Amino acid sequence: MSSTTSLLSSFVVSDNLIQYSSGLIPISYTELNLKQTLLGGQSFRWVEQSPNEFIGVLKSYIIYLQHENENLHYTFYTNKSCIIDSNENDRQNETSRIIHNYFQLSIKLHDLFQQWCKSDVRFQNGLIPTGIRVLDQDPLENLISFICSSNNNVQRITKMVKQLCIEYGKEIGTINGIVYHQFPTIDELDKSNLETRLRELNFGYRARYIQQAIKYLKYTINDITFFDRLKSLSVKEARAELLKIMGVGRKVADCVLLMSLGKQDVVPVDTHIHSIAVTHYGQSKKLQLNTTNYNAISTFFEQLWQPFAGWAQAAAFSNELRSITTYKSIIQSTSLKRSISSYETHSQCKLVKREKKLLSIK
DNA sequence: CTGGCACCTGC
DNA sequence: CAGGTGCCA
Repeated sequence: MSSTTSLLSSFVVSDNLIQYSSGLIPISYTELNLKQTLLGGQSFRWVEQSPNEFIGVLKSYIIYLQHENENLHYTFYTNKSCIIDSNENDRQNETSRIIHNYFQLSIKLHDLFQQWCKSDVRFQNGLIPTGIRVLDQDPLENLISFICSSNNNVQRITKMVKQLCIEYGKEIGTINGIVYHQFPTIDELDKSNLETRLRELNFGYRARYIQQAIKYLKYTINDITFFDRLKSLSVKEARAELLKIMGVGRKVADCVLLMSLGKQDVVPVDTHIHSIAVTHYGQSKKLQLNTTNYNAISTFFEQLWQPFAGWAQAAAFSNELRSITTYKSIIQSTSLKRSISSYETHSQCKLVKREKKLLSIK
């Protein structure tokens, strides 16, 4: 009936795979922008099939997502061996819950924007709801992925995470000739030659971080409820625990707190947010992003955007990216001009000029 | 507690 | 130089 069904039936699925369940959730494009949310650098496991169509892996499921006519269609596939006897109704409840939790759909972006507008003029004028949401991800996958992220780019991080899954994760099945794997568990990663192998796979110096992190989690922490315990701690306490892990500094710790431990008000400060703070919010320009500087910027944004400051950061971040690259029309829109005039600074004028120059070249 | 530097790769 | 971290003066 729907185009989802016809598209899915054209998928070539391996014998060991079954369509587990599917469903639909009405949601507007301003509440959910799949591309910005899934490919924006939060998760590294989604592939865009075509506009508004994505395939990725969550737990033991390969998931196909399609957002059309303000409906999010989802279809779960899984390996036959993973099936526990459950009726169709249970499956629908389970898969619906997974999607709701992953996208945190009980949180309404619209309401958050209303709140941010009260304290931040940039949201009042320039930053519009773009449907970018903070995902609630698996903590181990999130942690390892962001250990990989240091001094690195999204493309390469994606490649590394993929290699990790292929090398160590359980195979789920094949769709259209592409093999999908689960993200490996701590036990699956606990190999004596992990670092050596990861170096062969060009992980660089992060190979040692990952090996040490896994060893630490398995033998020092030795507690499968570790991440759940962190969720119940305060941000400060949970962060302190994360910082004990090799390869985890303040930035990675904050990413994990925000993206997989439910700390919605944490603002990870990377080089981009740093530059946004300097150009748009008049934060002092120190070249290095040292501890003191990190704290100042993070605290500034957490107070400006609370609660759910982490979500505002994601929105602000995506807006910064597209203002430079894709959405030319935004530059010309009167709303952005107004927002610029309300934050008129010398450095910002230079940025705008640079943007215009870039656009005129294209 | 702070600044400075090496660290792996790849585009 | 890329969405950092560890380590050492």
